[in-house]
Amino acid sequence: MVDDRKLAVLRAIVEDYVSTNEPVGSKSLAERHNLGVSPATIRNDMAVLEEQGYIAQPHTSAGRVPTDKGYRLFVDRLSQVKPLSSAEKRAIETFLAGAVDIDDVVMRTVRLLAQLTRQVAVVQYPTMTHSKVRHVELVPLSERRLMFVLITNTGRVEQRVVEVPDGVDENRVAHLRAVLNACLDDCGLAKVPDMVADLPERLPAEDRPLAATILSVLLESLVDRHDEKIVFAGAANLAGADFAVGLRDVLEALEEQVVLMRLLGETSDLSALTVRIGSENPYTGLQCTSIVVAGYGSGDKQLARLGVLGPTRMDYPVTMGAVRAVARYVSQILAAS
Amino acid sequence: MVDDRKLAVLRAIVEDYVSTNEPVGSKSLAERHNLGVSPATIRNDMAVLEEQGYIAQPHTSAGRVPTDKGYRLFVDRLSQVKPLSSAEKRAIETFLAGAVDIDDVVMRTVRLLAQLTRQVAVVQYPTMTHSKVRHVELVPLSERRLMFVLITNTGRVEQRVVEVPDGVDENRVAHLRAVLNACLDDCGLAKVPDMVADLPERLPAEDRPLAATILSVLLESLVDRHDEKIVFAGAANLAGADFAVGLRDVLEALEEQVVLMRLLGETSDLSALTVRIGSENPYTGLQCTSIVVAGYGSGDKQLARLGVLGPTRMDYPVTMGAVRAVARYVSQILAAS
DNA sequence: ACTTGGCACTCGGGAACACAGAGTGCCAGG
DNA sequence: CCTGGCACTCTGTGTTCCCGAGTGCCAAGT
Repeated sequence: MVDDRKLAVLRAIVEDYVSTNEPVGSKSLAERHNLGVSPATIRNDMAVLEEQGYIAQPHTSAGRVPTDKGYRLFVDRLSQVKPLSSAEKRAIETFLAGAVDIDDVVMRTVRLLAQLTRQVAVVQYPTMTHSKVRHVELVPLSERRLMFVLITNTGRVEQRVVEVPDGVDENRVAHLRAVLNACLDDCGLAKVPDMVADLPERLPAEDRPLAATILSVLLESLVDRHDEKIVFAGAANLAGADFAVGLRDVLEALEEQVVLMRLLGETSDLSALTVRIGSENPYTGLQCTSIVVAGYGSGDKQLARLGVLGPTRMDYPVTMGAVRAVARYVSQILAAS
Repeated sequence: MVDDRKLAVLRAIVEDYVSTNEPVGSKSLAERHNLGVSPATIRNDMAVLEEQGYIAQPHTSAGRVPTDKGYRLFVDRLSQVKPLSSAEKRAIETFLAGAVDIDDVVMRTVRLLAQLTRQVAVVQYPTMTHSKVRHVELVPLSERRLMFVLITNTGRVEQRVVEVPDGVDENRVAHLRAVLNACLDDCGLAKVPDMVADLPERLPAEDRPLAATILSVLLESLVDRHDEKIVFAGAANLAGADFAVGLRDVLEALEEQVVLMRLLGETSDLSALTVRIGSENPYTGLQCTSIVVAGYGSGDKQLARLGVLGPTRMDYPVTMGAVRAVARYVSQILAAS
């Protein structure tokens, strides 16, 4: 059914279409790639490929265009990830090395990826689920407020202002701080709820209201946003591609954290590259886009995901190469800190 | 030269053009607004207005369109800021009230403003220049690293990882933390450099290298980004407006922090609304956009700016009303924390 | 002096039309 | 199973034409 030559034809169609953005016909195919056969033969193959659903023609007597299914086959079997040039690698390295904190790492990564691929880059903040508590700090702000700061070993800092009903007593705060740190130091975030469950009971009665208030904020901050934050960059690159319809939808999707979460989240294998093409996409507004996702993180533990979103008609080998490379370098940077 | 009726005509042109997005002719003007004169008279007035440069016609024998100068006159003398409905006010209040920290305030503000105006909202992080140090924390991360955290009274948190050459000694760190806090507590950020200038000299010799390292990071973090951060939201709203040319430019400008800084920054009077229209704009790519900016901040001190960017053809009274209202509510929220 | 109705003029945008070119499907021959 | 040839079918483009909205100007009216 799909012998080698037909696959070669499909590959040629994808490559030509990606680079020219015009439906590709049998004749130009025969010219530009030396497939060793005549246009007529290619036409026959194309008829078969179309029957199988790998390509389609926008209208009768126009060239062929790959379908989502065609791209899928291309990505799965016909292309190999293109490694970056060493110049690009150096650029990545130096650019990421200058980061001063976790925010900066994420910011630099997303910009780098957008610039590298000339598409929209999406980066998820490292999840805190696997992190451990490094330090808890309580800072009095005023009589009735104090700031609660949680620092993790991944360099992430969560802060919250806490309203304290009964006024802040320095000594109690200091004591509670010590207790909290003793209790939580080096404790995995997932275990924090268990660890603090009976904490109020172990305190003198007069400290309990304060402790309860702070703990509720602590717990809330853990569930609230442990890995919800996602940033993107490179929206300008969408304007270049001719998204006749749907550019608005795409931009809306990008600003919707929930959609982005699902987009990055629904990938099974974190260690490999995941590609979701066009209609494979869960979200309606993004059916004319593809997304390439990779997990990143220090060592074996994957912390989060990053990826690139672009038109279905994208250069998959190059994009995949860039995403994979950036994911590796970010992992490296994070492992070092 | 520009008597009352001509101004009325200009106002009518602006209003009609904003709502219909089509060049407006003398006849439809006479119909839709009861100016009490005939189309012919309006034509004469329009000829004068065109001569003065307030309006222009895209081509001969088309209706008139306001020029930047025309919008300017409209904004300065013909329009009054339209207050929000009480429903909208309530919505703002409840939406902003839920913010948990400064990041959240900024995030909510920018989204709110984008949704309210259906345009691109831009919010600058509160500047730290007028803030005071609330607390300095040093947290050992590993043998050779520690995290330096600076908390200000405006609720902002700066964090940095510091590489320590000689290894971290708990006692020294604790001592230095105490010294730093004693020295800097409630100290305006602007004065921090002075305050710490002779600090190493006042320490025992063996503490000096550590102190020097930390101080250099501290100072660097102050100059680096004290009010550089700007976020935006609502890019999708640009897609609706027909930016035939330049949408890419606009998106690029929005992702360029420097451009945004200049855009928000070059306003003299912080207490009032600033409107910059089309070509009054400093940046080339934004010459077909207008921006409405307001300062915000607690009390008399303006902390930073926020605004809305949209096509020159925008509903200025409504937009200005929204920006002013949001600026006030944000100021209120920040003053309360 | 200003306003008004009338009138000729201008141009942009849409409809109708023809045409070239690219691409296809199919068929018969190698 | 490949190939060259051939008739057919489209889309996109360029041309022409015409309608209508809108203008500018002028002469008459208040």
